[in-house]
Amino acid sequence: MTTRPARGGQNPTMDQVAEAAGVSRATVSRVINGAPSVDAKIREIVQRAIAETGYVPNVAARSLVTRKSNSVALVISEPDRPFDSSFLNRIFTDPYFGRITAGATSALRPHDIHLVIIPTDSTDHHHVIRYLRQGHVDGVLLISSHEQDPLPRQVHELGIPAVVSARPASPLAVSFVDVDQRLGARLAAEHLLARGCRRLATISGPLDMPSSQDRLDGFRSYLANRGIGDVPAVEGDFTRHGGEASARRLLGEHPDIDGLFVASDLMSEGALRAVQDLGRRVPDDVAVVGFDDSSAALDCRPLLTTIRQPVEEMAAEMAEVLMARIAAPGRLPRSVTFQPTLVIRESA
Amino acid sequence: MTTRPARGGQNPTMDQVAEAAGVSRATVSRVINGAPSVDAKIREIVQRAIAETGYVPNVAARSLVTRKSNSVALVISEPDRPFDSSFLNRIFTDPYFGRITAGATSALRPHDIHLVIIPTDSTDHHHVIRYLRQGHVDGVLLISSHEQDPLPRQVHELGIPAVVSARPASPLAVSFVDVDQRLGARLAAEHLLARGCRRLATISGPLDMPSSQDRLDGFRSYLANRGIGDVPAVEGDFTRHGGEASARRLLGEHPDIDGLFVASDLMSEGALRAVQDLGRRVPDDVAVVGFDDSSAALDCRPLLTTIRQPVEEMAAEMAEVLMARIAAPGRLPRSVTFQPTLVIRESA
DNA sequence: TCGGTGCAAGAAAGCGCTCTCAGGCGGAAA
DNA sequence: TTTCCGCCTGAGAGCGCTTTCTTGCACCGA
Repeated sequence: MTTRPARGGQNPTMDQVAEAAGVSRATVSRVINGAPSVDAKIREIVQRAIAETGYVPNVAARSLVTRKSNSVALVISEPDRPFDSSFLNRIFTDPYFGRITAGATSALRPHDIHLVIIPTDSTDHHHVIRYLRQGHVDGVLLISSHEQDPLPRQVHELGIPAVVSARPASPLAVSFVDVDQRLGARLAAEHLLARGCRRLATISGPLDMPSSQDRLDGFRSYLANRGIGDVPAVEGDFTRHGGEASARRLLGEHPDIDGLFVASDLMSEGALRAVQDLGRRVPDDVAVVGFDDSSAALDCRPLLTTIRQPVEEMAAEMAEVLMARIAAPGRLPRSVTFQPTLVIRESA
Repeated sequence: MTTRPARGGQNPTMDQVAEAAGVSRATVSRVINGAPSVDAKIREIVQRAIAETGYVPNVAARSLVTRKSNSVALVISEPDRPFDSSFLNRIFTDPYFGRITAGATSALRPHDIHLVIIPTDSTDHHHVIRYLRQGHVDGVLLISSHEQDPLPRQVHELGIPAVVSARPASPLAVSFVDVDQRLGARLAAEHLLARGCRRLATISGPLDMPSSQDRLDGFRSYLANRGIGDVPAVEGDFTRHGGEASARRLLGEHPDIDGLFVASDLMSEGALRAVQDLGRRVPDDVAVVGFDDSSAALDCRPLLTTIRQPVEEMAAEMAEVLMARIAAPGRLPRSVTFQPTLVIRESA
């Protein structure tokens, strides 16, 4: 293929290709879109003409008639944050969102679909809604983890194909992908128990997230069934710094803790630091189990034992479900739940 | 404004608004685009009709005629990596790229322009070129740091507005934004010298990056002018793990090193770990200065003294320069160089 | 009163593409 | 040879919008 720079920024049109090939515009269109009913000889002539003119379809014209944009939005909704640069920084620096982006990008790539990443807070929803209604994208991957977030419902009412990253707090006929949070918490509890820990505690995620509630609840209720009640918990914020502060507080109030379940790896990194600063050895004095198995788990010392959730695969699955939904909008919503696994390293 | 869900996924068209308002389509268009020559009374009638019908312009139709898409691409070009999921993971998890994304997003937001993030390796350039030629975006922010990367030139030849993240290796009439790398290296050297360090060494970035060469060269030549020659250096890869390995190697070969300049914070984190594992105290036995001042600098223990490059501001500036270029394509290329600063914490 | 002027609104021509529909041509059957 | 059928190609409408050009109208000066 001869790649030739567009002259004057002006790409050739399909008409010019048609003329060069001595056929009609319709035939060129058929060749480009792979219609089977084109004579092989003509097809080749057209393809040569396309190569020679350096023709590239104009996507605006194409989507005007097909009503497809070949891109999807990845909307990251964090309702409570003010929309400032530190908010953006936290979003784009958080390994969790990074893994989601990576997973979605890689799944979308073979479909030749591009991702538009849209972070949003609650003051900003109307922008997002407008963006979606304008037809910029064919569908939405919606990362929304907070209970009160109205965005999933709003997007659903728009009628645009969407897949949400977690089971919606209130029932909604929408596709979602999630991990079995309670099972994850239970795996952590089992492992700590098996190590011989008896004075357990946990640092949860923000409690306005159903996932945080499920992890906390799953942890406590499993232990309760094993006769261990009154498990101390403090609410964290999914940051390193928050994890450090929470661990410090927990150990201050309950100095005899010997096992800690922390609801994210990032928080675990901070917690590990606090525990060791307080003179406890990990895992001998205090065993720590994280959650996520993100790259942060390998940045910890000792290396973090953690509950793996396959975030990339989950995001890829979201993308696939979305693709299916775009292809066949009539179909019933589909939800997929992934199983977490225990990854044993050094911290527990 | 009455926000009303599109019935059946079908948005109202401008014709319907025109009919509802009892005016022509042209007038509706003028109202929407803020043309001054519309009677105030009619303007209001039209606006009411827009609100009542829940009209939202169709972007495909609009860009077909305006030849604007209101989005720009952020192309992250890492030539040597195979395009697999671990590549994507590294890209989207690296705080450097995260900061760039955050900075660009925040600068573009007031312009109502959206970002399409496109990671690419060298096997993939034709995809990117095709994407750009199809008119998906109005311009490109190109993150390309490797000397041999042909993408900047290819994009430039496309004639599409573009801004590159670093001075191109070979002269190219293209706008770019960069930081004064040599000055950064010099600040690090000065600081280490001022602390009393005399046996200095450095972990550089990959040497096929002009920025890495500049940091290395700037470091060495400043020291040479101060009578310190033969400064050992090993080539790193901008990962934590690479930093750890490099530091280990460096201290193995030169056990008397008392000051270390590491070309990124991520590598510094690993280096700090290696240095301390080897039984040296930081900063007393070995002082360490990083580069970036990313969030990783605060994850280090001791907290990392580092050379700050204002990545978010640089990305924002790239976005602004690009906007200006899109608005006035004729203008001469513009390049902006930012000054790095020394941020003193605990490690040096 | 009449012609000229200026301004606001409408008519209509595309933007580049897809896709339906109709037409033409060749081959097979009679 | 004629008729019919089926397959391939071309003509043309139309996607929803912007924008130029034209028209209509009110107002002013002569």
